[in-house]
Amino acid sequence: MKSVDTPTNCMQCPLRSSLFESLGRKELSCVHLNKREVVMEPGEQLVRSGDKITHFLYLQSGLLKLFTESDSRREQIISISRPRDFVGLLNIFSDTHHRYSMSAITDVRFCMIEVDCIKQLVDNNGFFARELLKNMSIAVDHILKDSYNLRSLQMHGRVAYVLYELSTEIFGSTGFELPLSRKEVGQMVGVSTENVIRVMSEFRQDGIIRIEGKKIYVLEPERLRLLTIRG
Amino acid sequence: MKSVDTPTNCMQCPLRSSLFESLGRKELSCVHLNKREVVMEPGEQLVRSGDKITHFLYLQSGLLKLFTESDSRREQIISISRPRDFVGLLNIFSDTHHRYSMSAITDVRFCMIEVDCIKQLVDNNGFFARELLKNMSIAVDHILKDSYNLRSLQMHGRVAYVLYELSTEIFGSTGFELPLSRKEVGQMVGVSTENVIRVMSEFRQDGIIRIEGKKIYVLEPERLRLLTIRG
DNA sequence: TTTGGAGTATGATAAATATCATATCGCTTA
DNA sequence: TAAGCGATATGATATTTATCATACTCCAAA
Repeated sequence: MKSVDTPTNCMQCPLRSSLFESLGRKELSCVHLNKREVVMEPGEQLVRSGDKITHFLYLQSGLLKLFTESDSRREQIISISRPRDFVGLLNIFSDTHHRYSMSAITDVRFCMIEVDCIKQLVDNNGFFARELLKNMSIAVDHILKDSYNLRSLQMHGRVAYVLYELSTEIFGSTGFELPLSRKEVGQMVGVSTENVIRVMSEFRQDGIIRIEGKKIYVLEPERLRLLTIRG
Repeated sequence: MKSVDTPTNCMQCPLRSSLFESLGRKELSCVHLNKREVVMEPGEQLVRSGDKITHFLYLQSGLLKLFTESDSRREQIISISRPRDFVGLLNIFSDTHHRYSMSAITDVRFCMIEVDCIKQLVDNNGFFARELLKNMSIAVDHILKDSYNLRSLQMHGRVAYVLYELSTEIFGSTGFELPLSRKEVGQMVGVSTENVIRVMSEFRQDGIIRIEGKKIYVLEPERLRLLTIRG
């Protein structure tokens, strides 16, 4: 983890979340003064479950994974955070310590705002609070939707689900560099590494995707989509 | 659904949530004037997914289930709401329509407070907003914890998990009346009805539980607990 | 009282998936 | 350059679980 030399001015941050629209000049400058801006490399871990929650994280660029690590064999990935997400927002108001671990999947850049600063904003600015509730609500919806969609699918559908979401929601393109290993895909959807590999090979043989090293090209998005709903 | 004849006065409600501690006399009386108090019988459905969200629900007594009903064969139970829970809190700030359906499992009694009233409280009272965030956070934690614990277990562990949670968290007793059918237990944890029955029979044969009609007695809580962590 | 249906129960079988074994590829490090 | 390691790949086998079939029980409606 490395602090950025020339941090962005929050007042004119191009990535500024709608969350901060409700803040006045004074409040925003408080955020600006209480934040750090940081970059990390792929694989670096920024939070270990059990760590004290000190900062509120706003992801500017790159991808992070939230995961459990009770047992390395059974590591499970809870969700992937994307640019403009508030990472780990879910439990900063109910816990003092992080419940999940976080690692950088790609190069990432994010802001760290002190939790107390955020809590003060909530207390003093109802509109901000409501935006935060909304934001949290959306994050939860997303995790629950994935969780319950996946539960009704078997392995082909599950692997298809990951590939389809990466293509449509994360990268917005039929061709992209797979940021996850086969093992990590398996940890996201509850399928063994070998079977993730097998299923991806089948998709390749069936002409649904093309695999070139780390690059994935979705050749038949519609077939992939159908797999995510019918299994 | 039947309105209660003599609704409780919010100002002296014995079940009043900590959420409302931060409200002044005036705000609380606003809640009181904008609420209905309602009872329902087991099996009655109070929300169908897709319905407009009009009220904020506070469960006074009984149990409710939140579930998806895309396909009756694949109905999944998301969570069980308990007394003092804010039911369906998760998406009232991000959606205009309910995402999940809700039914009464037992006889239930709850308050319905207009959503606009709650939103106003959030806007005007930062402490209330923060309590709400905390409440929501806890609800989410619970759902996620269950979801990810269950995923690492296979069927014996999953069934044990439900029985153990009912015993320790919902009823706080080793003997209780099972409020769910075997089918519903299966829909909670992703196991077929037949296998739920089979596993419960095995637990009975192994002396872990005793089954007397709808009554379940947990004879060996520790063995049940071990099953929920080691599978 | 009978009857039908849903819930519970148990065995047999089929399907899905994990696990084990082995091989290859690409990359880093000695 | 070689050695070693982790990721990918594929086949064979074992395990887990769903599904199908068949009873039995209990309760509510005819």
